[in-house]
Amino acid sequence: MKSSIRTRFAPSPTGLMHIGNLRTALYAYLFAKKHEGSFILRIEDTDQERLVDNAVELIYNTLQRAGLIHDEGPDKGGPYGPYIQSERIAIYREHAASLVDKGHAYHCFCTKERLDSLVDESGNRRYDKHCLHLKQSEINEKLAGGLPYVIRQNVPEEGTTSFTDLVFGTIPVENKELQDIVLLKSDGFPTYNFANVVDDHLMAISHVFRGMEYISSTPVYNLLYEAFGWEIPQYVHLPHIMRDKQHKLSKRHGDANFEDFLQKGFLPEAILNYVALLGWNPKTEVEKFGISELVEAFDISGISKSSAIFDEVKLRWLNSLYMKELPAETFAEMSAPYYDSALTMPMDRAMLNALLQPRVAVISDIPDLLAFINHFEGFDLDLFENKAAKSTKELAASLLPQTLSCLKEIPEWNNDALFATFEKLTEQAGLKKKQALWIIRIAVSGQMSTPGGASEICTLLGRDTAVKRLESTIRRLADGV
RNA sequence: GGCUCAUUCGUCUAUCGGUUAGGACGCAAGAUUUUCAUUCUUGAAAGAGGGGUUCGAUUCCCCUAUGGGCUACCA
Repeated sequence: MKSSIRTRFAPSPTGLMHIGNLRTALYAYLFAKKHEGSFILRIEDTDQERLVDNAVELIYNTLQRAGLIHDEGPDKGGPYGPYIQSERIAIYREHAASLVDKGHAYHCFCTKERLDSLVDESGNRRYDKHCLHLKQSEINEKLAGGLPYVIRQNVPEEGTTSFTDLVFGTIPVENKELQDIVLLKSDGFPTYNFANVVDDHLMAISHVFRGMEYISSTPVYNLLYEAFGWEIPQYVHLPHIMRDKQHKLSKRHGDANFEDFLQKGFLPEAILNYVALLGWNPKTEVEKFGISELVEAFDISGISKSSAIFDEVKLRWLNSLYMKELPAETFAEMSAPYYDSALTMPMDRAMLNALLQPRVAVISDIPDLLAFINHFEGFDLDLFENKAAKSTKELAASLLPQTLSCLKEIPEWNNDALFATFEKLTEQAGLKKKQALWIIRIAVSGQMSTPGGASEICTLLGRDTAVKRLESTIRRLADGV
């Protein structure tokens, strides 16, 4: 049995899913599910100029990908449809008309020019209620003459309106700061504000989750609800997600959309998990939450009021946790395309997968981790100088020739055999394992850090390549270049 | 400019008047390890500034500063 808790995600179909919107949707979803309520998808396509092809399909796909499954929506139907605002135009008109009848709204015929003449010295424009004072006969005349008009809300000029938000508390606003906003545009479409109020009420939405950029328009919402005589829903305004202290995430930087991160190779579960924690704290020290655990843990009281900066480094860490848990087959499927383009020589992919899965934070790290395969010539010989491993170039110069002959003679080319050989070699040379293996690994990989130790790297490269690389390194060490 | 919201380590955050201001990511050092990595331990790192209120303020109030948002027939 569903509870009366109903939340909604109401995107306008203008493109990809912004991370901020994703989080808004997530919280709305979590809250609804936590209280056994319904999560509704409504498409807000009232701006005919900003429509983007396929954007609605994109929204379906993205929600699917994110695992935020809606209970009602354009594609699923439901008792409160239609769920696309452009199909509800008649409803908005009726409601606007009823507001006009009650004196809470009025026709406005002002031209853009007149409106522009209303700007004050600080660049602000405040409508002067000019058309509110039109006589009914004048209105009828203009209407009959086919003059374009909008319908404006008639907000009181005195007193204060306050609203209560579950995150920010109660905020009172002077009515004189408010304005007679447009409800119905001259193209007959409702404005966002109006359609929102009408739909949220008609769709029985109990909790309105939205970004805090709407906080300053909330008082007029309440005035609208009162004008209709409707019950005001609970508001949950969410702080913004920022790129840095003064900028929101933006499209220009390719860091704004959910899809951007999927493309970079992040797992949707990890993104959801990370985004949930940006601006909400679960009141435990746990940081890794699957979607059902989020539902369980979610509570509005944990939402913070200040904006949060998106930290991709921490996302990487969370992602690495999820990577490690992936079934081996899944990892193999994900890694295959990267191998196809990064591998220039045949290599044991099963071994690669075993080595890479625990070392990869994001699947797209693979090319970097495998860079030693393509880039070897001319690596920096100072890599042999390592304090922690206690290795030096001189040590390398003396150890590597012996290593080379061992590699040439080793009967079986596999990790165990190689490792045993290296151990023996280390002993004979009177070195520590760490010293010798550091040297050998650098000598064949030319890379400070590799996805495996000396024996694994040699195994992967194969005898021919390993021998060739060793010879080259020995030569360079002798020549000092 | 007006209105409005916010402000704890670099970042995400805990603290609901009394704490050595806690955790996580990242960073540094050390230890373990079949070599890289992992893991483990330790460390550096914070209450924007100024006034109040109070026996006592990061916590409550005011001012200032800084940052965000709104100020559209966009959402």
